[in-house]
Amino acid sequence: MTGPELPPGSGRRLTRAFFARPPEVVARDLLGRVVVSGSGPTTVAVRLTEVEAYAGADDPASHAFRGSTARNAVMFGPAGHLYLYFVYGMHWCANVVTGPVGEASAVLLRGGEVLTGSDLAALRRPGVRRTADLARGPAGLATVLGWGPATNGHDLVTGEEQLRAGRRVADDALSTGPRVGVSVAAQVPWRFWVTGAPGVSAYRAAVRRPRRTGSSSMGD
DNA sequence: CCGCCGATCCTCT
DNA sequence: GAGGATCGGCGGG
Repeated sequence: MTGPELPPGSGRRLTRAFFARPPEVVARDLLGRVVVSGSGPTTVAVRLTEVEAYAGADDPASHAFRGSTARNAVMFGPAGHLYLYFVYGMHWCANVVTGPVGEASAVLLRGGEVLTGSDLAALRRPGVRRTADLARGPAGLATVLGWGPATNGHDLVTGEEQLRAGRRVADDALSTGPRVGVSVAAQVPWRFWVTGAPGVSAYRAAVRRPRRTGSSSMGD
């Protein structure tokens, strides 16, 4: 009768102060925490197992590196808000804004383990066979949660979408390494993941492949 | 398991 | 006009 509920032990909601710290500190501390979207029968809860930190103006790999634009405006606002961006013409990915207002640092939510609402999660991810893969990768995680353009700017501290305390991961249970898919500052080890956990994606270095030559002026 | 590759369109230069 | 904080299918070892 009742829909899915919050998993036992999901704990208190994380506070503004939690997010208002440096991105690499927040990132590491987010592992094992629980993202919740929806309510009642539409509840989906995911335990975070992979995240990535991005600094603001000092980080060439950050979307905020070249200053404020229409797309990244949320990054320059208060910590604890969601920054959703559209990439490769088809995927939405979710960040949590960190640090003080104006710094524009953030943490990309890269993967997790579905704790609640796996039926709905599977509906949102047709074609995914293994339950452990439902929230694997930043686009998959956002999709499972039902997040998209309408979610951009949402406040995790006061809104319906939430981040709950869950259980912090011990130092000896996590790994760190270079960030996935970035073509600059790739050596910065700001990717954090729970070693061997579901939802952790394989490392992929950024690759620039030659684009098909335009066929506009030549006969087809 | 691993690596290559296309899809697809928004964003900023 | 180029390139992107990706994904999943396919083919080879």
